[in-house]
Amino acid sequence: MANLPIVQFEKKIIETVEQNPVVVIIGETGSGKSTQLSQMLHRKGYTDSGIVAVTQPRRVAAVSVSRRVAQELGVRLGEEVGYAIRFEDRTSERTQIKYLTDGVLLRESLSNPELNQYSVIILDEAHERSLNTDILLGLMKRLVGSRASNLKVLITSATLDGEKVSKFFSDCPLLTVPGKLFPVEIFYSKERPTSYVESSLKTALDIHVREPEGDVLIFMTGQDDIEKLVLKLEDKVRSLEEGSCMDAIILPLHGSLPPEMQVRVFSPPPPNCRRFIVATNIAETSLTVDGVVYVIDSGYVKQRQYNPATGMYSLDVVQVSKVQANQRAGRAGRTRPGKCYRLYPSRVYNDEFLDVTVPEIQRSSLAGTVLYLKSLDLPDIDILKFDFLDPPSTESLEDALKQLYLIDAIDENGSITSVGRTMAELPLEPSLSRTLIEANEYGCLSQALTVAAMLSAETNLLPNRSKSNEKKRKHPPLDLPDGSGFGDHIQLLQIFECWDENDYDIGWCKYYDLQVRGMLFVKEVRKQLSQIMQKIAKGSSDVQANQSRKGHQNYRNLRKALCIGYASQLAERMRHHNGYRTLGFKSQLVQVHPSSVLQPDDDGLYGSYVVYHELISTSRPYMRNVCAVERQWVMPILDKLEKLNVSKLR
DNA sequence: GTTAGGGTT
Repeated sequence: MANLPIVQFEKKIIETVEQNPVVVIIGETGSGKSTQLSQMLHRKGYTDSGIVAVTQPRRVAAVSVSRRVAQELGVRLGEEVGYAIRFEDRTSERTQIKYLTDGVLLRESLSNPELNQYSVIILDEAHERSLNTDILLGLMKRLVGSRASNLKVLITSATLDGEKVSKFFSDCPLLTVPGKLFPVEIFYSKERPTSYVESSLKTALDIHVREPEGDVLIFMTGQDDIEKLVLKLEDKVRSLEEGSCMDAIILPLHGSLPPEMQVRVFSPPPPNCRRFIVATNIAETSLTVDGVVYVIDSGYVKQRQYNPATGMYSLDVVQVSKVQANQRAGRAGRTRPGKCYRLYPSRVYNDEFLDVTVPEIQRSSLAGTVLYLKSLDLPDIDILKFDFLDPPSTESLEDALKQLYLIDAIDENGSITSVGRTMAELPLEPSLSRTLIEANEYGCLSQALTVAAMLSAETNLLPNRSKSNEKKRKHPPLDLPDGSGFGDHIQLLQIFECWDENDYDIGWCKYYDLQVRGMLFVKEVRKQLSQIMQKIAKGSSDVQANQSRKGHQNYRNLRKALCIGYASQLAERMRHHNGYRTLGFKSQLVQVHPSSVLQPDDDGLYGSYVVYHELISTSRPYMRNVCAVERQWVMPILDKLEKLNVSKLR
């Protein structure tokens, strides 16, 4: 701890904090900011009048950093030093330093807008610009001016955007703390390669043959490319190995890899052996691999974007930002001087790369965010003028307002309704929280809880359909429930009910190729949602997962509740074919996703109306996760849509 | 007739 660079700056940092309500700290990698800032403030006595909070964008970081600080202070985790993440609060009356995810802090500010228990709030890793951090930045700006008791705010960021954050907080002071990285030599390509898989392959082999020992970390965009490159590398390395150079181990690393495969990168290689780790941006911030000396950066990353004009998401391969490229390069300098090979010219880095990653708030649907802000009841708030560091477009905010209006969360004047207030208490997308409230009225809350929980984990449930996995299957695809023809929401419900019938057996999940991690997560979400709904519905007891199964049923009430909740995600079938058009504000032609279990009728046609969970544009525009609904439920929504006047919703 | 970057309440 004593040799962390930040320790020398303690006096300066404390002085600056004493004299200013907000301070921006540029803390480079390895500066020790995450563990030391809170302790400095504690030493100065800031924990006498309240708690020092440190937010993190990720759960694992909140846990691991707090553990470290507890250790350094020689206290038991959960007492003077603790953490709070979803499903787990390890703090006590005695807690003085609290690490928490930014999402948890947002939840807390819902019930206590002044956050009075905190004397200091440190927003760590603000340069990552997560949706939640961006909301917090806006809230902090209001709070430092308005809170009765004294509040200090510290924001840690990266070199390239520190100025901007400082400017946002009325030109507050900006301190730079050096990191503890070894120098990393950067090599640029002469031009962009036609294939970055091939180019990575060539660069990796060059390193293997010419450079001294040290692991190689290669940044690719996704699972597909990773698997391709791993195969090619294995092939080439095998043909090299006839004594000419050291051994090699090649490891893929991405988010959909089972945890036991992910942790393989943490075990050190045998002697005289080089590891090649072929990774997504998971290795940029979430996982740190020791022993890396060489980095190969493709310069690309996959990013999910939302288009408010169409309501459609797409997953695009885009160029990384300068901050990301530097973060990637820095991964080579953790243990000794390293080298970074950028598969693009310096001109591209300088002229084409953005300084900072486009913040998530400008790439997401904002219905949840806007509902959250409305529910805070901030005085004289105009959502369209909320002071964001990087404001989302008016179009995106209006899209959110329209969605909220259609599901009764705000009235025609844009004021939050009592339904909207209840919705904001649920940790769900607005469409699903609206569904729960309606389901409670119709006596099918238990089913809706399951559907909402399943959809909260959806991408982590079903197995990965990559080609290599296809071959690994021990048995042919098994018969999971089929949604009784009504579609994917009903299927998700039925799957969970089966699991419940099998006493939540892990073996059952494995047998059906369902991701165990995902299913356990669903169970926890469902429990949390049940508790909140029981509080809201004052003793409603219809929350048992096994309550509803009574032979054949048509799930009518549940589908009706879904129709109300997804009022802004409705589609009508075209008269003569099986395509649909969305009934939102701008009509889109879309198809039911081929993976859907929705079944056509005897004439081979789908039902006239469906609601969908999301629109995703891949090879074509698709509706993912659809549920058949009835015309008579749709009509009132269409009436409401006609009366809609966006300009009044502001 | 098909998608999977990373997070979070």
